[in-house]
Amino acid sequence: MAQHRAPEASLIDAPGRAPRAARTSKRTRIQRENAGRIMEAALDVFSREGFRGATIDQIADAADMSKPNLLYYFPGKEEVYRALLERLLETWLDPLRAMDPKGEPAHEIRGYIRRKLEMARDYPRESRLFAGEIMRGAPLLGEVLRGPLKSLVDEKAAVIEGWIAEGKLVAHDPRHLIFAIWATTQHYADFDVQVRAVLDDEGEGRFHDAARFLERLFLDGLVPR
Amino acid sequence: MAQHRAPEASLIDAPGRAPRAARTSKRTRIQRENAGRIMEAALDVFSREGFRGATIDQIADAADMSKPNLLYYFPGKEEVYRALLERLLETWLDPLRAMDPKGEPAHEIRGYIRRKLEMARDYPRESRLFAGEIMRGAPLLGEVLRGPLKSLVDEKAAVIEGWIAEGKLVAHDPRHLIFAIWATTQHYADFDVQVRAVLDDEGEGRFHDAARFLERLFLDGLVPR
DNA sequence: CGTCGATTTTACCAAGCGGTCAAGAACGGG
DNA sequence: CCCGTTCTTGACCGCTTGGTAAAATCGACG
Repeated sequence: MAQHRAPEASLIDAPGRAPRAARTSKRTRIQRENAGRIMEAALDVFSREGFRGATIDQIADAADMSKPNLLYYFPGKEEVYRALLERLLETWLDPLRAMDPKGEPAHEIRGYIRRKLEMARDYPRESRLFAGEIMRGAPLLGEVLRGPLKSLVDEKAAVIEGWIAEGKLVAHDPRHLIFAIWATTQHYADFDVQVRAVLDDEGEGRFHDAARFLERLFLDGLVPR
Repeated sequence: MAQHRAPEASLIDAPGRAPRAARTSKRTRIQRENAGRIMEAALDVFSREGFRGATIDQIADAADMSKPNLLYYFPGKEEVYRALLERLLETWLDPLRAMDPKGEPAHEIRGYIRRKLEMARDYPRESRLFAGEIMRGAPLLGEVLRGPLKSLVDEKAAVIEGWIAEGKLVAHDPRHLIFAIWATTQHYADFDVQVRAVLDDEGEGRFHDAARFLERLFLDGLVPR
C-alpha cells in the first residue's frame, strides 16, 4: 500500500543542495557561512509565518542578503523549507529514541519529559516549525509520520507495555501517553506567548516550574500504588 | 498600564460588520446566508494556511462566490479573520468557565477534560485557528490573553488552590495544570494528522481512548493517596 | 599580479495578491 | 408589475511575490 510518494520523497532521498555551480561536493567557507545564515533566518521566518506566509524577501532581509543571492544557494523557497525540516528531523526524535528499555521505568519517563522540555526551551522555533507543518496537514512530512515516526512510537510503545506487564507501571495506552508528553512539553514552545501572558513571567522560571509539575503529574499517575 | 490597544481594540469593541450599504442593523436573509458561507469557508482556509498564507481568492472559491462579492460583505481579509476569532472567543473558554468551585474536585476536573476533548473532536478547525494565531505571536489576541484569559485562569487557579488547601487535591501549580489540560486535549485537534498517522485510526475511536487515558492520567496524579 | 571560478548585485518578468469600480442582475414591498 | 434597493460580476489597478538573466565584483591560487 505504498502510495504516491513523489512530493515528499526528497525529504529522505535528496542530499543537501549545493549552489547551482558547485555540484562537486566541496563546500567553500563562504558557502557554509551563507547557507548557515540563510537557514537561521529562514527558521525565524518560517516558524513565525508558516510556509505560505513566509516570503523569500523576508528571509533574505533577515539573513542580510539580497534575494537573488539567497537563490544562488537554494533553488527555491520550498527547498529552504525542506532543508530546515530535514535538519530538524535529525534530532527531533532523539529524546524518545533515548528512552532505554533496560532502564527503570519511572526514571526513563522522567528523563524523557525533561529532555523534551529542554528542547522546547532551547529550540522553540524548531518546535513551531514542526507544529506548523503538521497543522497544515503535513504535506511534506506525511510519509515520515507514517513511516519512521510510527515505527519509533510502535517500538517504544512495546517497551512501555513491557513495563506495564512487569507491574512497574499502571496500565495505560502507551501511545496516548506519548502524545501527552509531546503535547505538554511542546506547549511551552508553541504557545509560549499564551503561557507568558498567563504567568506574566519575565525569566525562564516557567520551564523549571513546568518540569517539576509535569514530572509529578505523570509519575504520580503512572507508578502503581 | 493600559498600553497601545489600537490594533486589537476592535476585537472587543467593534460590532459585527454589516455590508457597506446596510449600516442599518437589519440583516436580510441573503446577508445572513452569505456571511455564514464566507465564515465557514474562511475557517477552512485560515485554519489550514494561517492568516498570511490564506488568500481571499481561496476563501471566495471555497464559499462558491466571486472575490468582489465576498468583499461586499466584509471590508477586507483581516476583518474576516477578526470576525472568526471574535466568534470563536464567545465559546472558547466556556469549558473552563463551567468548572464549578462548589463541585467535587475530581469530578470537575474530569468534566473539564471531557468538555475540552469534545471541543477538539467537534471543532478542530477552530482549535487550529486559535493555535495559529498564538503561534504567530497573537498579534490580534494579545490583549485578550493578557486580559480576560489571564483573569479567568487566575480565578480558576484560586479555586484549584482552594481544593488543594482542603486536602482534596495533591499540591500542584494550578496554572501548569491548566496548561497541561489545554495541551493534551487540543493536541488531538491541532496535531490530528500526526495522531492519525501513529494510530492509523480510521474512525473516531481515538477520542474515546484519549478521554479514558487523560482522565486516568490526571486524576490518578491529582487525587491524594 | 593576473586569471578564472565563486559570489553578488542590478534590472527585470510573469503571476499572484488585496482591493476597487461601475454596470448589470435579482429581489421584494407597494 | 414596477422601481428602488440589494446583490453580483468582469474588468481593472497597483503592489508583492517567486524566480531569472546577465553583468559586475570578489577572492584564492599559481
